[in-house]
Amino acid sequence: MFGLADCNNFYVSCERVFNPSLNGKPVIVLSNNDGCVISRSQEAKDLGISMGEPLFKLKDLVKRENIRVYSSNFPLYADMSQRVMDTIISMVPAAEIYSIDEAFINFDGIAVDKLHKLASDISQQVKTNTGIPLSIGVSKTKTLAKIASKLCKKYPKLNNSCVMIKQSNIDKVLKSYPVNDVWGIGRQYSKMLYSNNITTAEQFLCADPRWVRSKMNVTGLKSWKELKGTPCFGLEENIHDKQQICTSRSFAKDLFDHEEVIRAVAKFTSSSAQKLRAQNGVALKVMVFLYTNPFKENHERDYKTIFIPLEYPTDNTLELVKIVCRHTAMNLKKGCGYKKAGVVISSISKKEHTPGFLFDSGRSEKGDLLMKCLDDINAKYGRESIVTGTQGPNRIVYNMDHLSPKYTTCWDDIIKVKV
DNA sequence: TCTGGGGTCCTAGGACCC
DNA sequence: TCTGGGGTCCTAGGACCC
Repeated sequence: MFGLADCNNFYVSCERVFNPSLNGKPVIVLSNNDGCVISRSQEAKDLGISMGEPLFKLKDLVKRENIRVYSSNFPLYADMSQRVMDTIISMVPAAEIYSIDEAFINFDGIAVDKLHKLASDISQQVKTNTGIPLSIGVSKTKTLAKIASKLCKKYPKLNNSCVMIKQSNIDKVLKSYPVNDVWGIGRQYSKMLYSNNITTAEQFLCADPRWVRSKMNVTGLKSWKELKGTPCFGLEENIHDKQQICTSRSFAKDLFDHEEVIRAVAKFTSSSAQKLRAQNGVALKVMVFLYTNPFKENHERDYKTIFIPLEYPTDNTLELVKIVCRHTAMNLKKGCGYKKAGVVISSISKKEHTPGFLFDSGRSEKGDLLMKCLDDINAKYGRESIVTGTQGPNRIVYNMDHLSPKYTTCWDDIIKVKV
């Protein structure tokens, strides 16, 4: 038996924990640069605000309805997430942290008649410990558990927990459940299914599995089987290393000064390299992308991805920044104002499994010591206490006009709150 | 004026092996 | 005149997730 624990309107709920005056009011949290809506309170949803909507289109509505607007405060959300997960894990046989606000639960060994009580206890305990409202759905597969958890949000009388095990109940739910809301069925597949007159989960299940396989390959077939009640996805308890590490941002304005773009790319590279070292990895490939603003017409455009193979696997910030910035400089197009850039590190292997480089001559050993020093100093005195010369001392400016304090993680901010 | 960021899995097709 | 068969590995791109 699987459970899915899902925090309700997670980012908004985090803001509300530390600012109870937001309860009952429409609240939204924005993406980087205060661009799009990425979390909405129920009141905001009721006003018709959809996920991903850009803020500038909502300006009038925000004013008229007095919507509370927040920039995303990821240090706060990550810390609250940790607390929620700790509570869940302490109460169940096994759990898989699936995202910042979701965890799958393994309920093996728990009697069916006890499931409802346990699910409801978890939800209440998380609320008590953290202040975050949590929905829990329980069923025979991960896909069905997801559906059960969504029912909690639709029907408040379920009181945040929904056990969906009896086949007659499952059938009843799937009869009217929109196929596009099924986990694993996104926009493209929904479009395809709709054009074949399949709009509900029940109709999807009536389709021939061979047809599903041919149109949606094995992933689609797995969703089909999971809806039938056959588990295809198990619980993944072990957190494994990332296969690729990406750092990217949109800028507050279009950067025509290409020195600034290079500084940003240096920063993204450093940040990716630091994450790489944190998982004891080395990488053999780097990719950089540089985009001009796609929404601006009558402007010189550039939309470039640069693939950079490395000579040998490395985790060294200085080596990576050097080669990445050299390639970036060669590829920037004159007269273009860049709006977004990013760095993706891939072909990652474990450092201890990587053979030495023939022409090394002690270079990497010194480099390793230097990187350890860099990481230690930045851990002790704060991120970016030491940066590469290419990145430079000036911070890149982003729009963050509605940021709440880092209530749980940063002492400076806590002092500010007190003042 | 203003439009997010960070991941995973699967597949077809090309390069390569003996 | 006649030019194999059976594999693996890698990658880009497309789908999906939160």
